[in-house]
Amino acid sequence: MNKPPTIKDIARQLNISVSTVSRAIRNATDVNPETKKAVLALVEELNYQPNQLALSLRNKQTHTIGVIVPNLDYVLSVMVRGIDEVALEAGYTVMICQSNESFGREILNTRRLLDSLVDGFIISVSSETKTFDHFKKIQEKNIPMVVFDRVTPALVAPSVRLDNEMGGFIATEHLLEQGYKRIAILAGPKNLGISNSRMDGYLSALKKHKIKKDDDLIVHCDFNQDYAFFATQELLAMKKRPDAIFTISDRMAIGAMLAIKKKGLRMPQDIGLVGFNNEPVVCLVTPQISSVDMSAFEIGKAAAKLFIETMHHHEDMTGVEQILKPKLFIRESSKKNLNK
Amino acid sequence: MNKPPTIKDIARQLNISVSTVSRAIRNATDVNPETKKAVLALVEELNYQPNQLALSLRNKQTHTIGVIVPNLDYVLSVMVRGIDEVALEAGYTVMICQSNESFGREILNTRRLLDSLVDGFIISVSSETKTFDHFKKIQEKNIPMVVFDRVTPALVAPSVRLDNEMGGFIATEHLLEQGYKRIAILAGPKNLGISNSRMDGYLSALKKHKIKKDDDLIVHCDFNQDYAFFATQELLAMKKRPDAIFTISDRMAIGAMLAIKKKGLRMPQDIGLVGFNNEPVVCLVTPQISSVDMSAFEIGKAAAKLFIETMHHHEDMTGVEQILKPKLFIRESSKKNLNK
DNA sequence: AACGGTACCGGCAACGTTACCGGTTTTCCC
DNA sequence: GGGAAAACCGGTAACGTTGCCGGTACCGTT
Repeated sequence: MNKPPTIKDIARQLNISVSTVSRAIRNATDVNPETKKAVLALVEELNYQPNQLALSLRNKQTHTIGVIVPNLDYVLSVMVRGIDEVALEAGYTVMICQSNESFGREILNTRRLLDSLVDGFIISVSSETKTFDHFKKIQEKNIPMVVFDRVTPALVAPSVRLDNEMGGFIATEHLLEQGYKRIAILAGPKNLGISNSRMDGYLSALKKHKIKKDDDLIVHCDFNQDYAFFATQELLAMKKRPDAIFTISDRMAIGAMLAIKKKGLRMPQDIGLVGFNNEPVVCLVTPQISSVDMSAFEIGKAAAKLFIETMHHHEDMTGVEQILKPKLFIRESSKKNLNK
Repeated sequence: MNKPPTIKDIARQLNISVSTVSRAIRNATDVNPETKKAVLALVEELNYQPNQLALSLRNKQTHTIGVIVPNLDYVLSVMVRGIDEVALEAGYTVMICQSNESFGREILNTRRLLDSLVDGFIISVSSETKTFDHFKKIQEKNIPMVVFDRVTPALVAPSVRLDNEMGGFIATEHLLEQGYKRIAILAGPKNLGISNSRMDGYLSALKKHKIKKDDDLIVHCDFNQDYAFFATQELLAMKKRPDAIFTISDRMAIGAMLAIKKKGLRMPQDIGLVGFNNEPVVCLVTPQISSVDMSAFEIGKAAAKLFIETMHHHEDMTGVEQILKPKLFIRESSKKNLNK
């Protein structure tokens, strides 16, 4: 019930002015060492904590970063931990909001965080999002903003992401090198940038190896296990079924794996499978699934670092984009020649 | 660069006082309908947004809840989504901080959130935490606080949690009913409340079925897969090895499963296995692992609801504790008699 | 004509903090 | 010993908002 002490209280008790107290606590210049000692002693005694709200109001910064993510699945939660790590270090507190892949929710979150007067945003956009006015509003107000992971050309901002195209490329090329000929891809929603990039990588690997693209082997489905399961069933029911599948997420790879197993096909002999993200779960299933690894933690850290730079150097960082390289982890689901 | 508009700007443009503008925007009483219309029109035009910082400073509330969790693994991230859901609905924004199971980090997070002047806390304590002064400080300041999931008697506060004892009990009793005789338990760190409760359940199930507790079958190990793997290896190397294992988390169950498989034992024939949390991954491994389900989403929602109640009714809610009931999902790893 | 009531509005203070300016005292130097 | 600089301190305004109080103008009633 007793209110927290303010510099006013300290000033009153010491019979000095609030200005002096303020200086004593902060600056050290223009204040008698004696006085300063007395103030600090009282600060200790009363357990005085500066009121951040008042400070924020005055200084117009809250030392808070708004983070908006579509969800908190494995990859994103690791990224968020990376962000957290760096932000905490730099003296920022992080407000994490989940949009639940919902456009409306994303707008609401943005508004709320804007209301809370965060110093800036670190954003990964929802898969449902097709227009970006709510984010552009942030930029119009000259509030720093960094996007990560789910990056889109439609939203011009400093960004950190994986080289998704390369990810798609190395996964596909690996399958080709293993001797697979008809490689299908399970992609995500059509407007999802990471999905399209990974598919571009897939396509250019095919091209490099002079394989004609077959539209029947390109399947778009929702970013989850069940849809991937059904989509795979359809793929396997084709007259000329694919002999390998590349999925743009591990969750989808799991779905595909289940469908493949249900059909009685063996991996890697009858069909090859490569996922994306390298989540721990891919090592737990049978067969273990090859997967493209993005170092999620590093991406998160890089995003936060880039954000902090953007805050400090006030120049325009709009064009900056950091692109991290993926790495393929080859496992049972696609390693045909064990002696290779 | 252009600063956001304030009521002062509106007042100036309309040649009225800020008080009137304030009233026009808010209260509607004591203000000419004409004036009000003009004000609201200008509000629209300038896209005026009240400065929450100033409001918070005045009203001494921020409409922000600080959430501290030890990590963002599957279960907790689902709980957090539950909290988020309810909080958003009620007009609160959530600040999520991860302690990373670190005591020091937890203290730092608490201080940061306290500095940010959150309206209250929803907390799940870190496994490393043995003293609770940092949380008691919150209570001393009369700031509402609800604990969830990782609850401890050492910290008296309104709480929401699973009936962990019942969870341990039903898991163990199930194994007994399947005919297993020597049931080991892989528990977590000794100071972790949820671990101890689940173990209590385990013990009372043994007792009910008149089975002597065997200290060799009670293993404490760190809350993760690798430790569980090694601990299980040791268990299996015993002269009289257990014929079933109950682990207090699925992550540990996975570790145990790997050790069991490596040893060449079959589940459920040679050895039974039951985990806890019912994470999706238990259905993906072979064999599928039986697990005790807590409805994590519901726990999160309940925690947020309880928090909001605590905020509103200012009476003392210290004693309140909500306990949700677990449910066992029986799968291949422990279902000996398939026809049962 | 005097009074009371209502509708409407503006000024002041306050929330907790700091930047800035101006003032007084002390110290130092030639 | 006179002047200047340094050391120290307090007052004021401001950040954006609202609660409270007081004031004016107008209306209707007796």
